[in-house]
Amino acid sequence: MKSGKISNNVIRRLPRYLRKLDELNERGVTRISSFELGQQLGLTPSQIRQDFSCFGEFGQQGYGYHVSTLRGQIASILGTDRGYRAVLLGVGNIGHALMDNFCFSEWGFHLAAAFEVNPAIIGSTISGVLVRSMDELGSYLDENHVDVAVLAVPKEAAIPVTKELEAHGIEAIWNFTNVELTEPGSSTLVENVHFSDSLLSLSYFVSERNDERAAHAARAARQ
Amino acid sequence: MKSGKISNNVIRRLPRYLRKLDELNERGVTRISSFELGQQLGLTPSQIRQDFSCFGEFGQQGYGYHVSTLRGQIASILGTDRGYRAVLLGVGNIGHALMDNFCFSEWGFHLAAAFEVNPAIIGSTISGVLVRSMDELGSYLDENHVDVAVLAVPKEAAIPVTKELEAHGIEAIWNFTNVELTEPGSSTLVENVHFSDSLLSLSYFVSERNDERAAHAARAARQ
DNA sequence: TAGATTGTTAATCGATTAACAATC
DNA sequence: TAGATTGTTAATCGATTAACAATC
Repeated sequence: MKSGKISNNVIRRLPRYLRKLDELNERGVTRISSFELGQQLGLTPSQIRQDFSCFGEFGQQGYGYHVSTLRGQIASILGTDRGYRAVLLGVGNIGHALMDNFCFSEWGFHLAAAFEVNPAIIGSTISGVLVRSMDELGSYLDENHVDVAVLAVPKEAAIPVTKELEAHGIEAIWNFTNVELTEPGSSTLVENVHFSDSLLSLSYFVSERNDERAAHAARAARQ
Repeated sequence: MKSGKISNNVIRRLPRYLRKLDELNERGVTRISSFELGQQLGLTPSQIRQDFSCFGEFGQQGYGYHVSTLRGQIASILGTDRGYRAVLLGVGNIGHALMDNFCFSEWGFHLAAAFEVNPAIIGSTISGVLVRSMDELGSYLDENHVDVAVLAVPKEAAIPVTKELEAHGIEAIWNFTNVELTEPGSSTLVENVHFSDSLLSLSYFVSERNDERAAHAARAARQ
């Protein structure tokens, strides 16, 4: 295993590997080569072997990789066996949807509490998680260890809530607001889920394809 | 302007530029240099100028870039002025949250219809959009031009619904299911919003930081 | 005009791909 | 054993950064 800084590109591919390996496991596939895995993921076998070799030697010459073993190793690299504790801020539509649908425990996370300002929701339990008043946030964080804050509050509240979180020692934020939280000075880890960025990328690719077709049609018409 | 294929990295940065320019506009900033923009986005001025130069000459020597003009140009490159039409599949938690909260029109999209299997929801109107029966999907697509399908159905339905969409001419899918839709053969454009990939990346960075701290503490204790 | 900042060409850096000896 | 496939080193390719002439 080469140690040293792992590149961002490699890290971003790890969850995809994990997903694919889960799928292979479900399909009852026990063994896979970098060649076959590459085929299924649209990557070169070289890249896959390079990626894995950043973390250790998980394969076996002449055989390939044992699916469930490799699955476990990648899951462990990603930290899914560390029992991280999360809290959710803002039980609006998206927050509620996450509580109902997103299986935190599947990825090794424990969602310990949610916080809301709306009194109609405070005190209720959603998917087994108690919704507390946002006023309790500070004292809760002082009394309980929390690794990650899931930020799903309205745009306007994003910055003040982030400040509150940081003031009480939160160092990682999973950000669902469309607000850029990362300040040059801050050491807080922020992972953004910007829906609009994603849709706009797709919009670009659709436009590119449309333009190519229009250009092609124009060429054809000219002849 | 250099024409030719634009790299993926550049395309993924465009929505971030757009977001930042919107923010600058709101703050009343009318002019910005690549240096200042780089500071605010954590990019080098060189990279910003290189990125823009893929599409044209948007700045002015000695002055920089006019914020709202540049904003408009990037928005146009991304296709937000093309009036793309979208339909949403699956009005569960996430689908509902998108309809309620995600402002399609802000990004130039028109959400024309939604489709559901649950009879309790069919026929209702959410944020001005009629929820139709999934049975009508095929005929709707045959009769109406749709550019993008927003896939928010349960895991099990992802593949069959995708097949139905493709059979009726849909060529772009904004995918909120955690299912890998992209088949090697297919020419359908798929943009994935994999929540778990995002959380797992964050989980990795948190773990990396924890490990570094533990190593540091161990070194300190030894001395 | 002088200063500032662009657009672009050249240099550097890093990531991907290819090749191959090691070995199961 | 022979064939297959790994882990890793070397070669290639592409993306980022630096430099600078052009010019507002």
